[in-house]
Amino acid sequence: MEDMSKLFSSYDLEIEEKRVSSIILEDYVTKDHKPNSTDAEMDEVKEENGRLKMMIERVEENHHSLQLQFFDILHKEASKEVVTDSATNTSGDGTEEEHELVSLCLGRNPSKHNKDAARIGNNSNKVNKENKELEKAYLTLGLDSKSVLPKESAEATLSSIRQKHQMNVKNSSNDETSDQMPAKRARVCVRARCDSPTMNDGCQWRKYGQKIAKGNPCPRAYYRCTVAPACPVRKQVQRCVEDLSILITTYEGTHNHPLPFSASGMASTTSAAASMFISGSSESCSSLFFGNVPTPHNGVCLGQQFDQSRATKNVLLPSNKKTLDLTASASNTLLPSTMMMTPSFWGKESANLFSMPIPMEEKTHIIRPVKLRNSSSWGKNFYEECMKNQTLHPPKDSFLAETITKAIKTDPSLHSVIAAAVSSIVGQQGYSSTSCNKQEGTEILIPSTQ
DNA sequence: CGATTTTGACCGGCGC
DNA sequence: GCGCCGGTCAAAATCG
Repeated sequence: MEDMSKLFSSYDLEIEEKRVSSIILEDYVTKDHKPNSTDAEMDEVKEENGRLKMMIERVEENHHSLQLQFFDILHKEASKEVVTDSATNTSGDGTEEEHELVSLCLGRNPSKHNKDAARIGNNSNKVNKENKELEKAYLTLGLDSKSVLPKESAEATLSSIRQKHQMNVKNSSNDETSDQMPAKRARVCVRARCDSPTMNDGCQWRKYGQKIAKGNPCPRAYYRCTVAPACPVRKQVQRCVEDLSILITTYEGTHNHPLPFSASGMASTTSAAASMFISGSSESCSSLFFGNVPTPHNGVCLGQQFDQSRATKNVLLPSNKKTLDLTASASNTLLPSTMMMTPSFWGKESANLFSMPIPMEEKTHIIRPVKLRNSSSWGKNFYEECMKNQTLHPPKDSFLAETITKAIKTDPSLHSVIAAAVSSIVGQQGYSSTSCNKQEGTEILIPSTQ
């Protein structure tokens, strides 16, 4: 964890250095420092500037990816503690937990193999250890991380673990074919208000069928991912019968290729949401909701209205299908879902900020940002509300709060992550809305380092 | 002309 | 076994 923090810090520095040199170059070119000699020199400088910009973009992408993974690790560690706690509390009856072990990875190389292997070799410590190794490696190298971590050693480790794991899986009776059974494949359902026929999630899709399903006059469209020729990921798109402005998109399967940057955020969010649904027990389930907050669950609400019946309905689904509800009230929501449809939104750290489980009591506390037109206040109030909620309502599972707070306190680089996350929402570039103005320099209060 | 969409046919799972 | 239903296939149509 400390290594990750150092890595973040170094990336921060790297980004800042590159940004500064780019700005200097830009300044040099655009202002009165025009070279006296030839236009060729000018072109050269411009070219160099372009290269630097690309480099910055790449580094920022890498940084973003690392942050995603860092939060993922944070969450996984927290989840592990939940499992341990419940295991000790329920005298080791792990049947329910096992039932919840559904791979819902979307957009990352999944840990589905190790989850399945965990079932197969439930009693084998060796297999479990390897699964953990594999999971760790996936976390390290997931998403677009091929470009993220140019660490040959990590890749070598990953490939060796994969080889070991594949041997184990081959030797077991449940081989990969069982993974691909459509009935067992995990699904993530995303509800969002959207005018267009399909949600722009950053991926490339090809329609291969359309059906009118029973109970809904709106046709259901079937798409498959065409980013890679053999990508198994499919999605179904259907309008909600109750509200035709709501688009229900169901994702199924795991991409077998690196995702475009614009798609990784969405994929990561659905994945994070899914894993949160999985990790939460029936009493306490951390949820990710943009608009509707289910009462019996913990969650962060960024919208203003709460349709309990629908929200509850969405959450209490069979374990292999999880719903992420992005439908906020259209009139006075902070984050119009049209904004969420933009790849740039999903590409930001916001997804992970809000997928961080906020520990709370039985009741869900709706963290409602105030002074929407003032992003500074928004950021401040958002954090203050978080802290106030924790103070007023001491969380049962305070380990999550502790984990997150500790991480924030001990790792200054996380400050910029959170700042970026909030500013990505409040000060979204190119985002035009009546309720949100583009702002620069969002202010967030972060606990001072010890 | 290649890529994508449309649409009817087909297939397999599931309940009766 | 039969029928229903969801999901997929593939040929034809359409689009850029």
